[in-house]
Amino acid sequence: MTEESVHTTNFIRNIIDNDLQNNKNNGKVATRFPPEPNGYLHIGHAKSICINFGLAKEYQGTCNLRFDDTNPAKEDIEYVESIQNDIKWLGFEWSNLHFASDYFDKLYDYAVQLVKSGKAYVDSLSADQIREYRGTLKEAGKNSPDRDRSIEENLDLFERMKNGEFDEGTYIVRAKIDMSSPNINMRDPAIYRIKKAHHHRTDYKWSIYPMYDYAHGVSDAIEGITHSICTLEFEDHRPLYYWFLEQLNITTPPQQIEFAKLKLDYTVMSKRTLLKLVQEKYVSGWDDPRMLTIAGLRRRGYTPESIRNLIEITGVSKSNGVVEFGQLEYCIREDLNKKVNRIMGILKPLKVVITNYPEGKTEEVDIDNNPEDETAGKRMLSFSKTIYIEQDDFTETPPKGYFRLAPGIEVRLKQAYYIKLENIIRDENGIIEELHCTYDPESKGGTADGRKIKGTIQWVSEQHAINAEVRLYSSLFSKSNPDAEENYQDALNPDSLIVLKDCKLEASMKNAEKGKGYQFIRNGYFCLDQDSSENNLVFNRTVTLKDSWAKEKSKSR
RNA sequence: UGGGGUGUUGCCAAGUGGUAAGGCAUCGGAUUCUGAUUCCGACAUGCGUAGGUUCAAUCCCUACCACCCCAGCCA
Repeated sequence: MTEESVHTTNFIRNIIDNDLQNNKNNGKVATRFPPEPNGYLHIGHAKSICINFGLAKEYQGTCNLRFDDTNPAKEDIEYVESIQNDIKWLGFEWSNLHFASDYFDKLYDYAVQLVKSGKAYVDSLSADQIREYRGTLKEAGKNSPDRDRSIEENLDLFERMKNGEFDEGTYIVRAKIDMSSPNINMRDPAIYRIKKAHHHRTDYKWSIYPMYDYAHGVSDAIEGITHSICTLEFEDHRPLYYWFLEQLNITTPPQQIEFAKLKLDYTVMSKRTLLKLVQEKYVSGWDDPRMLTIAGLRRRGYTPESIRNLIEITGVSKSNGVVEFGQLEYCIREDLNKKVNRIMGILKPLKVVITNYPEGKTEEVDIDNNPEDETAGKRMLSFSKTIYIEQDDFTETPPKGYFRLAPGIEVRLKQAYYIKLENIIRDENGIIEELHCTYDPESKGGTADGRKIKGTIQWVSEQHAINAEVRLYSSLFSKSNPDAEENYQDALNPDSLIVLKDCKLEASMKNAEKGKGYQFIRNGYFCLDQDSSENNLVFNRTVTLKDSWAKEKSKSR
């Protein structure tokens, strides 16, 4: 059973199934993903990507990548590159790569056609005046004095706008629809504005640029898109989308379908806020592992599969919901659990000397790379007299139900020996420096007579260990709905990044590979960070393991 | 009565005139050399509210309520 075949249905699939049954569009499905190259893609975009590319794949159709680059003031080549990179990383391929700017000539010709047929006019009202004339949500607008300008004059002015004869803001081309429409989008919306900016693809060729509402539908039609899928806020634009295509005599227009954006609690999704986080240095960049950008998630250690799965299991609908962050964590744990090797890693080391173990002796024990994957094989681990264990795996005062190392509680060192506490060594301030333990030589490999040892803990041999820096992340925000705060800074979690400098890892981790995940046994999933170097290994914690003991403890508190 | 949407369990989400899928979370229990994983079991007499139609309504009708979106020469 493949990942794709276990989905539940949703309203878009129902629409397509129905279209196919009626042989609409000759049984073709053609979608597109239309990002504006003005920022990095985030997990919300991933939903749109999965829907559009996913549907095309499911129905043996096509999905184009089309950059909606109609506003040169905001767009940049850096973003067109990162966007392509992220889509590929997510595991999708576009059928064709397009830019709305490739259609500028056609778009202009179509606009001339609208002017010629009296469906558009050149307005000399200022932006402020246009706003006044537009009316309000409850009151109708009124016609611009220029609404009845002659076609000849409109044509002449439009031409001269194109030729760069006028300053920005002096003229604008508007569709002639209905200033009293209850739908504000139909009150003579702008279709071309003067903008004398450098465009990343057309350079300075144009001094006018089409508006989204006009360019988008026409671009869809040019590409033969059958299902134009967008988010809910464009529902009000749908009549306008069809109006343009109708005026241009496009008889089989794409169908616009709107779905609810992905929202996750404890996060922000708006590009505006993400950009602020970057600019105001609350994060290290667009790819900070705490950012829910695709780049950030990738650096954090999330896999494409886990992100695709999140989108699949949370579904597609028209109701505005908020998905719990735990759902995302479930997806990444589920994926990494079956794919990733287990290694010994100690985050907060506590030195343990095994007093009855021979001085200078080293022996090898074997361990499964991944018990969930029989093909993953085994490897050897070095054991010796002095080891590190996790500080959290020892306590002098064990609470009820505790079965880690403590006075009177014997534990198993995973794959090695049973040990029990003999002595606690402290410094002059009474702080624990190290533990003296004894081991049972009969328990090599982790088994001996019939004794029931409940606790098994990870360890690493002092002389064989390597040092590493580990970055522990938690949610960037401490408020479940940061957008509800007046100021997003008020919702920031001061402990979203904790850096541990003296972590001890098993020796094999000096060969850790970037882009690969590891389970540090009992600690969570980690990956090598790009900041890592040979002399300073740096790991990111992708996600913790589920920890029912921690839950138990917090309950009793 | 400005227009457009949405309301199904803590969260996401199918469903449809015939008596509420699934996933996450949660809670039990089993297995376990990761208090992980895995496995079993529990988890909406109820589908925003109130009426109505019907043998039968979450699904149809009416009214109401709540929430989201829209007044960029942004997308």
